[in-house]
This record gives sequence, structure tokens and C-alpha cells, in this order.
Amino acid sequence: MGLKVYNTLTRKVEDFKPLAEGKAGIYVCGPTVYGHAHLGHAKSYVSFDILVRYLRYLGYAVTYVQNITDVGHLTDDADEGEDKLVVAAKKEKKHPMALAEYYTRSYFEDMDKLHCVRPDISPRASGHIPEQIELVKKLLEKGYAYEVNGSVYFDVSKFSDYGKLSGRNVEDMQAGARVEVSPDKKHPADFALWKKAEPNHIMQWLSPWGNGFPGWHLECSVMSMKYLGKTIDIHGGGMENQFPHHECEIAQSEAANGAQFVKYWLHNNMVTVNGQKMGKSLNNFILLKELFSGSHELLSRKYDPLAVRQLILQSHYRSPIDFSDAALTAAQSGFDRISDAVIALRNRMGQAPDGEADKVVLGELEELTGTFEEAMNNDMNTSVGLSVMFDLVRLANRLFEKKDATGQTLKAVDEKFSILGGAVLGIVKDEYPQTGFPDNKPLEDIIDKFNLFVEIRELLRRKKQFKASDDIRNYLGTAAIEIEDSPDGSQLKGLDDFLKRYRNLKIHGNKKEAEKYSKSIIEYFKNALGVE
RNA sequence: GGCGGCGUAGCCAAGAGGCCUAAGGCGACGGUUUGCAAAACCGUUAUUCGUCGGUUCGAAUCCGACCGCCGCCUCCA
Repeated sequence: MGLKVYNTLTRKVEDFKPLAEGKAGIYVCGPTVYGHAHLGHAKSYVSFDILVRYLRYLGYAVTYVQNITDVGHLTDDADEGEDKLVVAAKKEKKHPMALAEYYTRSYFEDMDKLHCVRPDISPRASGHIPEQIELVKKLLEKGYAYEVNGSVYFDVSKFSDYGKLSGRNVEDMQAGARVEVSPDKKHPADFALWKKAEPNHIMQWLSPWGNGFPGWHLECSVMSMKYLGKTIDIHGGGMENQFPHHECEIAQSEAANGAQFVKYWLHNNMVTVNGQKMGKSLNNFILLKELFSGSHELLSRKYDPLAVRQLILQSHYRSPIDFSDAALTAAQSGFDRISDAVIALRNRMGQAPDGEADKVVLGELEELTGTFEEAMNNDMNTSVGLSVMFDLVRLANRLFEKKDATGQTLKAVDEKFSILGGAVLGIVKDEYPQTGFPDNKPLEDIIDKFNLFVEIRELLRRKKQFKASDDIRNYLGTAAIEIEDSPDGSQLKGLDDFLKRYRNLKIHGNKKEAEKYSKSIIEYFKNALGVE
């Protein structure tokens, strides 16, 4: 059984059969880079990242194209609307292109943290103006478009399939409240292919119809065609883009090419925050950077980017997901549980006794792999896929208890973590840093001191001086550093966080806080040593 | 107004006609382990799936009505 996906076009779950055997071309609507990425971006791009990763796991040669929209769409559909990018650029006093570049980098930074694999091609809309002009010309030639006053519109009445994706028909929508229809349009549903620019419009290009800029659906048609061909296997995007964006893409592409544009349309559902739609006007907009640093008033703490990823994977991509501080905290705990097990597993692998891998364990791993694949094949049921990770955690921890697992057995378990949890789900890391801040020499001293405490405590414990030993643990606890005792020795936990917090305080120049913090450190050093 | 989705334990969330007296996670509680903790392991935590009807030998799953919530139709992922 192979992969099945839900195709919005047919409203059915279908077997995925690519156009070319063993290959898959995927186009996903990328971000408009006029601001930092937010939770909605995370949901969408993690969802399609899973699709790409899983197709690769299945052996497909995937070409993943995701555009960067750096020609801002207009803020409304009427001709008077301003370009989003231009508006933002004015506000930040930057050239729109500088702004686009800045937010493009920010976007990739955030996506890297979420372990979203980079697209094979990230085409910029601004880099494909000639191709867009060509497509407009072609549509004019074929009679699907008309020019009015230096703008070109797509004539929806000429394309009978218009509405086939979103299940709308043009007549019904006329009744709906539509904002200010441009008087240039023959029909309110017609959409712009090319727009005339006013002299003061910063982003404009020369075209056969005068100076202007491309309409906001055009780039996706042009760039997917250029890099993936006239018909592509999969087009993904957020479901709010079904109409009008994707509907218009279909109209343009199919009218121009006379060929089916997309075989499988996949749409992810939306994000809510505390049960409410996330919207700029609603003040519940959470940026990924705020999530990763904990600097949003709705958040009680910062969250590991991969814990956010895990929360997204806990539900289906076609279901809405509600982000709340409680949900994030729960996901973080679960993520830590998996990470801890993998770290322990890798630490023990080298010390484990030699010998063949346990047949029973190998059998269990096979079974779990089957469960995983079955779930993922079913329109990417990541929730069940993730549950397999927890089965692996339990399996690994049980092996540790028995202590007789061979290195080969542990290695087999680690392989599943690495492939299913790492390569496919993207929540298991290749490497877990111990305490790595090589560029923070002074902090290493602090770590040394912490380690000294651990050693002192070991001595005390051996001498059964439990009161003093508990004190040390408590003191360190006030800095959110935990000591975990085990037969193999004691481990410090939370050092990374401690160091990050410490470094952030210094870097961000919050002197008062930094001072308070270092004082508190000195304080418990003193206390623990029992000196004044 | 048009289109669509959802309502499953304290919370999050799979399941989409019999394998369901319903995965998994978080939380809580009990036990094992530990000097005590933590972590881990074992166990408990929904005889029931918004409500009421219907179809069926059989429904969380299909149909209808109702209640509640959410989204899209306008820039948004």
C-alpha cells in the first residue's frame, strides 16, 4: 500500500500516483516577506515539510519548489490598494527589496529551527517578471484576458471551469459583499493579471501595457510552470488560499496551457490561538521568534522550536490546531521525553555489551515501522506516527532497565529514532549538544563550578551527609538547574537554558536583571559552601 | 447571504460501519526503583464518543434535526 492523500479538487482521499514514476514535483505557496513568520506559517510549512520528507522516505525523487513573494500583493482587490511590501517598507524606512531580503532571511532562519527542509528551489516573484509578462501576453492572445487602461484582467466568463477547486460559482458570489469592484472590470469576478502602476509606486516594471506590476496570482502559475512543468503532481497551501488564489492560478495556467495544472491539491487547515482566529487586528498574533524566545505576553515561557513542531504533528494537517500556552507546555514535556530517551540511548550504545541484536526487539521494531508507515500512508496521519515515537521511547527505556541489551540492539532502536523520528518527522536530532557555548569562555568557569558542586555532593552522599547534599541540589534548583542521580553518577540538567538566559541578559543589556541574576548565583554558591 | 469544518476522558488528540468495553501525549493518582528526589518502568484514570431521532444484525463512525464552536468567501499560511 502506498501513500494516499486528500485531494481538495476531488474531495476524496486518493492514491498518490505521480506523473513520472518515482518522481514527485511539489509546489507550495510560500510567504509574502513583509514581516516575520508566525504560527500560521509554522503549521503550513511543517505540514508540507512532512509530505516532502515522507515522499523521500518512500524513495521518490522530490523536487520541492516554494516561492518567495517579494512583489507585495495589494492590500485590497480594488485598484487603489497599496502594496503590502511597500506599506511595510515605508514604515521601516527601507527599500522594499531590502525589506524583502531581510524577512526572507528571517523566514529561513525560523524554518531551519523548525527543521523544515529547505525547498530545492525558492524562486522570487521579482526575479520572474519577464516570464509573468509572457504569460499575460499568451492569455491576451488566446482571448482569456482583456486590457483596460494599462491593466490586464482575466476574463472569468471565458473559463468554464472557474470555481472547480473551491466549489463556488461566480453567480452566487455576486450576492456576497465584495469590496469596491474596480470599474475597469467587465465582471466583478475578473481578476488582475497585470496592474498599471502610478508614478509614485516604487515596485514597477516596464511591460507592453506600460509601467506596472504583476497581479497577485500570477507568480505561482509562472514559477511552478517554469520549474515543474505545465502539469505538476502536488500543489500545497493554506486552505484560505483555495479561493481566490488557487482558483485563479488554475484559471490562468489551464487557460494558457490547455493542460491540467495540478493533479493533487493539498490544503492545510488554520491555526487558532486560545480558540480564536489569529489575526493582526485581534492582537493574538504570535511570531515564531516570540515563541522561541518566550517574549509574548500570552506565553509563560519559551518553547523549543521542535516542541512547536511536535505540537503541530500531534494533530492532522487538515484539522485546525489551537495554540495555547498549556498545549505548548504539554508538547514540550512530550518532546523532552523523546529527546531524553534518544540521548540516553546514544550514550549507552557504546558501553553496551557486544553481541547480536535481540530478535524479539527487531521484531517489535518491524511492527512499529509497519504501524508508522500505515499511518503516514493514510494522508499523513502524523498523530499516529508520533505515537510510534513514544512506543520507541518505552521500548528503549525498558531495555535500559534490563541492562543486558547489546550494542547492536540499541543501535537498531536508534536507527528507528533517527529515520522515522529524525528523517521523516524531523523531531529527533542528529546530535544533541551537551553544553556547548565555546564562544562564552567566562561561562565555562561557571559550568566548572557547577560540576565541582556535583563532585562535592557525590562525596557528601557517599558519607551519607544527605542534608548537605540536598541543600546543594536545592540551591542549584533555584537557578533552574537540576541534578539527577543515577547509579552511573549524577547529571546536571538545564545548563543550556541557564547559559542562554545568562547570555541573553548580558547581550540584551538588561543590566538590572543581569545584576540580580549574578548576585543570586553568588548567593547560592556562598550558601552551598556555608560561607559568609 | 454563499461555501466548508469541528464537537471523543481534567486538557490536547487519533480512530471514519464489526479488530473500539476507543491509540498516543500532557496532567493526576497508586506501585516498583531511590538515602530522599528526579528520571524511568508497571498500573489506574471515557461501558462511551454534543443532544435527540433514524438506517443497520451491528454506529464514535452513515442519514436527519437540533444545540454549541470555528473557519473561508477581504490581505493572511
